[in-house]
Amino acid sequence: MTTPRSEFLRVVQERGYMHQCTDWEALDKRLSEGPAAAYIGFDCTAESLHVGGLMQIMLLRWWQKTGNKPIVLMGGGTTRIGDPTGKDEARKMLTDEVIARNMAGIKKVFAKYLTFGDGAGDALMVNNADWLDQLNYIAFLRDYGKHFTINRMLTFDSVKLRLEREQPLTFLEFNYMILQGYDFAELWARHKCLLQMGGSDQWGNIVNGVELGRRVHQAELYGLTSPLLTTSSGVKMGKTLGGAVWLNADMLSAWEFWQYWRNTEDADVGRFLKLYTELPLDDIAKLEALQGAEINEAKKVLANEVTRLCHGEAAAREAAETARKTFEEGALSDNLPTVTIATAELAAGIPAFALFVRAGLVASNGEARRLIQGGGGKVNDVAIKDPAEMVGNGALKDGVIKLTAGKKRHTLVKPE
RNA sequence: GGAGGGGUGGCCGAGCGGUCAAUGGCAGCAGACUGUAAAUCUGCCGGUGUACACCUACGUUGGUUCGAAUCCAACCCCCUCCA
Repeated sequence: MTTPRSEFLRVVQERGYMHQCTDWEALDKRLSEGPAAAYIGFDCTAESLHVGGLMQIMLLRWWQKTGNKPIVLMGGGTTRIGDPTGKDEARKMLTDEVIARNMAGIKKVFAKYLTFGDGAGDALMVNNADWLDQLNYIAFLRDYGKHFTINRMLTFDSVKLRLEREQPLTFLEFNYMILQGYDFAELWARHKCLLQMGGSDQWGNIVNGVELGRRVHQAELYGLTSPLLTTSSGVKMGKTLGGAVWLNADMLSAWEFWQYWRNTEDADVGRFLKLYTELPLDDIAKLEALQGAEINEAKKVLANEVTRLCHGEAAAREAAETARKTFEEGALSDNLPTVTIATAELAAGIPAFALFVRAGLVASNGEARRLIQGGGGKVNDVAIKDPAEMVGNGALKDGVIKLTAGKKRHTLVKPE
């Protein structure tokens, strides 16, 4: 792989976004000749995307930054089918209402990363339900179905895996890749979109689209996939204490989001800086080279930058400041997650374990008891011994009670 | 359609009449050590009440039994071989 001439592919190569490409040389040649349109599809399976999809968003952002037109494809139609890729069994069918709600949630995040509009380089958002929902079955089979051989479809990993494991693959799911291929061809026809990007698991689906475009429209289309990201410990990215690391603020606060990145393993810092921030590579190299505890500075930069992109400058600064106060000064910060308790109730006193449950730091009374008995529960930074210890107004300091579970999870309790 | 094997806690995977809330591993949580890292060591790891208890749980529904994840029957689903 030689150094690309096009700016976009240079970024892709240098920053580690590249896993596979259908024709790297040809794509480079094409991109160096002028702007183009590319798309990435997002199925509407949850109310928000999580960090697993962040790399794709960054790809679109770079694509736009390097002078090209990004297209965000919402899978309003394909979500009704369900992508069988990488799954052992069919996913539950989502109702149209759920899909619509999910789409509304997912849409929000893109405005933060892309500039939408009607201009040449402006991002465009489309929904494949617009063309999939009214497909005529017979006409579709005749026009497009004839280009897919079962023989070939059986060779794709997503299908092969199911067959080898002898897990059922329904005809419904089997059609997913055809429809995704059709999406690509359709986006070429509508918007001269010549590149589809996606995670490495999408390779088969993407290749289908490339071939379909060539057969139906004699178009030269390209596919490019990004690596599946795991942490250095081999864990798939995107899990945090509470669950997935969502991108939408109403599902995961900016503070928790910032914390997620701040807690990156040493070995991942450089890689993540390249993938999830836009810092110049020279700067990243310097940060990456920090040794020992120094590398914490790099983690802060990482958390600041990623949070700034996703939640905005103010939220990032606030999270950083909250962290500084909380962890470096050991002081109280107003911006920690907060729950309120009725004044009268607090005055009467609440058992410590119950308070931890109320604060959302643990899921059950039993868990709270175990946490406290294990020495992991603190009230105002002092470990408590007895789960049943009453906490009341006497614990108020500056009008709040600070609860801590373990070393990193803090919540403030305020009377109201 | 016939013969056989199997469905166990988030996952993998033991258990095959009581001592089973169910061995073990992974994941997770906490403590120690640190740097809000990794590795390591230790504890915890269904719920409610914190002894004892009770509830919920081993595909579903019934049955046998003082007592079942364990035995029986029917049903559902998966797998293997034969047709």
